[in-house]
Amino acid sequence: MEVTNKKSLSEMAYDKIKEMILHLEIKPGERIPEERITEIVKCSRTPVREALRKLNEEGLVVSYPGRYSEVAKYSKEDIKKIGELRLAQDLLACQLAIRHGSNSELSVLKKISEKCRISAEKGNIFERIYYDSMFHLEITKIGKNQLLLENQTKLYMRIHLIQISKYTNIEDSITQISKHKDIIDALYSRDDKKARSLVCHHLKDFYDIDEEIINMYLD
Amino acid sequence: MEVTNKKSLSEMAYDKIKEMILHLEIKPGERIPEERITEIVKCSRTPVREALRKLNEEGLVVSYPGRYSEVAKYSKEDIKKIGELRLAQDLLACQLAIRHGSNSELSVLKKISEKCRISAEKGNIFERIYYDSMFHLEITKIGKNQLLLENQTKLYMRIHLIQISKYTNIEDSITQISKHKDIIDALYSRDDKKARSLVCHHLKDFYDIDEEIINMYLD
DNA sequence: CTTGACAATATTGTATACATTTCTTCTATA
DNA sequence: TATAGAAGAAATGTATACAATATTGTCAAG
Repeated sequence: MEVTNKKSLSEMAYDKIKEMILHLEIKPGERIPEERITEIVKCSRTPVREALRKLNEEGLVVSYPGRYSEVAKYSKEDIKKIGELRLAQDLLACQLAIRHGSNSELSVLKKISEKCRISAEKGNIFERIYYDSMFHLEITKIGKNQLLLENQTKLYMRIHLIQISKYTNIEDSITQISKHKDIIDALYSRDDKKARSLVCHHLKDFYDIDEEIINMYLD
Repeated sequence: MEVTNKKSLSEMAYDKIKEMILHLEIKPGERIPEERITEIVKCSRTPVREALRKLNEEGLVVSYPGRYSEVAKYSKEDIKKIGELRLAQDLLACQLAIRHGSNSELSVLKKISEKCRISAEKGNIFERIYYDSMFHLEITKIGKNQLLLENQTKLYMRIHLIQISKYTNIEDSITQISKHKDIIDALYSRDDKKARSLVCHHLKDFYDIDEEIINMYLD
């Protein structure tokens, strides 16, 4: 089977808007008139509309039908709820990776984690967030549940937006990333309880997840 | 704030296609040419395309860009993976409902469960599946995590399609539904371990979920 | 200074036309 | 009979026009 590289204008518009949002070139709360994108991508409104609808489904854009679309802006409450979902999905991903992942598949995680660390040290915040998402999504990929991967991909788009909107200093970044290594070790040794515990504590504080929710996965 | 009832043609096309799929008027694997829907909804292709893209995002339709769209058709493997995700999300939903739901909110579950039972006894399979989804989605609603509710709503669209595609006899239906009552009791008594155990066993067989995944939530 | 009404402007929703690509059918050839 | 290829039909991707709706700006009245 051949894979065609040719992208439709819809896809190009989608990629461009997504990139602009994730690089804060359009800020949360800012409106996105269709016309504005047609000027950038140099296409008509039809593909732009399609792209905006997709980004709306994925949660990066909020559309008010017949009125306007704007970049999503998450409240503290929203972030907590995203965290609850992320925790549930990340834990399932770990369990599946332990069950279905070979050591050679797991070894990819080391490389991604290393890239993440280097980006953090360089102070490149966008790159660091990008590789951090990639790290977690790779775990999901190894678990081989395509639907979970799709959900995680969408969820991590929101997480990306949250992370670039929050100020994070380099020390915190590096502390966080150092935990990646522990997770990798737990996966290699197929220690699911350890992996779960690590993931729970990795997320608990950032998302302010309730103790009771955490306990649900640890008892 | 006023709520406008006026639906756009896109929404009407979306509703119609969704209804047709969930009532097996278009069968899994069957192609959906845009033209066909324009004749039914009596609108141009523009709103129909929008509706199809949305259904594609939600998993009821599979689109091959530049080629065609068809009704999704799930393999045994797909169903297992849907089950894994459903379990994770249903369990989170229960935990949140226990934590954030009042008794009066929980009482709604009884009414829905009763409607579900009546539909099953009448032998109305579409109605039974509809109320069964509604029952589980109501638990999520009570948990008050809007993002989880959106994800669950989409997931239950797939589940609806799976359930109507599988033959289910009335006895099995009624046995399944009788378990709703136990779940309601566990939620009322705020017994999260009990609720989790019930949900796990409610889903395990239907989706053929691995023992290890189940144990992850029960230990 | 604030408020409300109205005009002007901007933006979205939808229909339609057409180019491009894919799918189907039919025929010529081996 | 099987197969490759071409012609025709069908379906999608995109641009554009216009109607309907929402937003913004202006100005007079309180």
